[in-house]
Amino acid sequence: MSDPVIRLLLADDQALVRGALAALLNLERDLEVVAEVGSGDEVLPAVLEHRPDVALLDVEMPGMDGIAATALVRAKAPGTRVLIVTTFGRPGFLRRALQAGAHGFVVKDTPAAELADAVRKVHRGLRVVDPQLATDSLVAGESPLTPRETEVLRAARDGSTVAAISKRLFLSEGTVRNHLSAAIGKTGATTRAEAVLTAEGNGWL
Amino acid sequence: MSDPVIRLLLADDQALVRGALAALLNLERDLEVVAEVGSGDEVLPAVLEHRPDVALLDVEMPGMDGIAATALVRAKAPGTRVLIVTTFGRPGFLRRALQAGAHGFVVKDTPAAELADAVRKVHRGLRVVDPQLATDSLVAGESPLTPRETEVLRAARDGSTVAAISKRLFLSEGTVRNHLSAAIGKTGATTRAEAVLTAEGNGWL
DNA sequence: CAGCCGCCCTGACAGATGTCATGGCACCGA
DNA sequence: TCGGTGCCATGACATCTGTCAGGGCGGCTG
Repeated sequence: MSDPVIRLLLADDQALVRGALAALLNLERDLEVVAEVGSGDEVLPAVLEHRPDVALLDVEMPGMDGIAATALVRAKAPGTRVLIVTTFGRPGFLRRALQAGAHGFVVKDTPAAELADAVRKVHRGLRVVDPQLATDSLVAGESPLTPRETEVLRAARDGSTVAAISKRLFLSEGTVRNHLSAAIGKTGATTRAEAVLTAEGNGWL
Repeated sequence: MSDPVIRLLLADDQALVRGALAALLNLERDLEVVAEVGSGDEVLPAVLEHRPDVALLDVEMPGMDGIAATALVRAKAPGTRVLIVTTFGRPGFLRRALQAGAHGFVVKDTPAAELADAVRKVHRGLRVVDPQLATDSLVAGESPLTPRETEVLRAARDGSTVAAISKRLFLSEGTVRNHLSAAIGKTGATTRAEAVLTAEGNGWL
């Protein structure tokens, strides 16, 4: 054993939740929160400065999201392991997080008592993944949408019209409609709005 | 002073957040979490059993939402004060929470250190309201949508077609279209989907 | 009570949306 | 090299959507 205390970094945009998690984890003898940040962009600088053993990252954050931050941490600070702690158990998030090099993935529905254990396991080099979510991820699979389709569907999220989307992406209206139609078909939806919802639910956007 | 210790109930659907908040609040000498629940429906029974001084309720919960739970607690257990602790600073939420009899309203962006103070203030009978949110609430104002319009717009949230909505609500398609059109106009939107987004953002649904 | 106002309901019509058939282009294996 | 495959792009056409004008009903006020 190198150091008896596991040093942690916490990243979550909600200050209250962040502070509460810090309080929870600091209760444990062998855990110590050494840094807290509120946006994805601050993660890497803080990691480089404090060199924590484990970084707990939320996925939804202002600036860079937790997945991108994970990849960056893995590349620039390989000594720090990453545990994703997120609100939404979107299947796609899990897959992308693992691909980005995350060591663990925990949703905020899990009992508070298990978090410390998850941290310890990740620190020991084990993978921690919510089992329910793992099966969902297999079921949902990778995104069936092509790059263009995702782009167009993402542009349709705010309820824009075809005309607006086509201008924003420099495409013909017919093309936009076609991509949307394809996305609707692949998501098993009937409407653009429905397609957006299921795609978001699967973490495909 | 009656009792030196303020007894608390925590209601939040995310177990991890709930447990973390409990840890945070239990650090304070004069605060004690005596009950935790994970859904709106469990709030009233737990309040009646434990008779906490202050109940901290989330708005987004399975079953009954935090606003409805607030009204119920105020009616059936007037000795318990209610502090809403929520993720989303939707202007409409604040207004509705206060109308339901909540004593305080805190968003999860606020620093963790302030939560304990908010609890103490609420316990002393003071109102605690996020100032930023209060002004937003005044700007956004009450929902301009009529009951029928809200109902139809709510039914359109999942991306249903007019035909589906009309069947679900036993209305003519023309009527549904008309209500949607009115909602679109009142929200300043151009599309049904856009109207849904802004209405949700203001807490009108 | 008459008039007015707001809400609800409905059908008709122009414009936006989703589907389909078609073609160009790059990449890959035979 | 050539056929096959997948992605992107586009226009035409049927369908759906949003707007508008209109009528019925209940409550409020002068």
